[in-house]
Amino acid sequence: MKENNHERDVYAAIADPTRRKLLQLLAEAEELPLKELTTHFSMGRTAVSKHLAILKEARLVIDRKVGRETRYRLNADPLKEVKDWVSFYEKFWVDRVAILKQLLEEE
Amino acid sequence: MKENNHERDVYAAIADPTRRKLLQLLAEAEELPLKELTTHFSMGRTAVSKHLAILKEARLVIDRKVGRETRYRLNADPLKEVKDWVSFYEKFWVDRVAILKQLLEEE
DNA sequence: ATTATACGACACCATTTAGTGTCATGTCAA
DNA sequence: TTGACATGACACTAAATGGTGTCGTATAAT
Repeated sequence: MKENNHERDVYAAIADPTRRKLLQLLAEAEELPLKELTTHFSMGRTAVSKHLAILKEARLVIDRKVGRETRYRLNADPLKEVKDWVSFYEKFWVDRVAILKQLLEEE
Repeated sequence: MKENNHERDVYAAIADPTRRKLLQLLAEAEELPLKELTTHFSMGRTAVSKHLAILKEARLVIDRKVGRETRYRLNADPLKEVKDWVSFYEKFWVDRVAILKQLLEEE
């Protein structure tokens, strides 16, 4: 039995600007076929299809066949992991309000 | 005049698990030299140094020379961009509370 | 002064990535 | 039924990535 064990790291999936643009297009349009998505890029259909396959392996995209076309839709859930990860670093961000406060206290 | 125009995409910088671990180590320790950082990995010093260079190009890390060692520290600020980007997709997350509510209404 | 340490810069290599074009298949239209 | 269309699968290629070892140099220790 062939299992779908091709998990893929969500961080690697969003590292590519083409893939981030794909996610954005799908966020705007609910569901889009490959042909339509391809029109927004300067690369060929096959390349876009591969990027979508990578997004699919990261579960960021869900596809379903409708007639002769494959329609893609966004699944943003895996981005929760990124959100959690990056949130940890918020406490290290330069807090400009705190800096300003400190400057005033130094008066 | 040679400019430091080697900007690097923060998304690509955090795509690698080694680099994410480096960020974590620096979050825990304030400032660490390359030698010390290397002990936490199974790869050689040169490889770790390269990863740090990539983090530096993404401004996620700041280095300064102290004697014969180079000490690295975290700069989490560029992660704000990631935070903003991912926040946009929050509205697409499956809201389990809403689903539960809908299920109850279907009763 | 000599030796050991920490590092950056290189040259090098294997693997992965991101793109291409082509072909076979399934579906819709005439 | 014939033909156009949409796609996946595949073979191929150039470039980027992630690692190695070596060498030169600056600093620290003896």
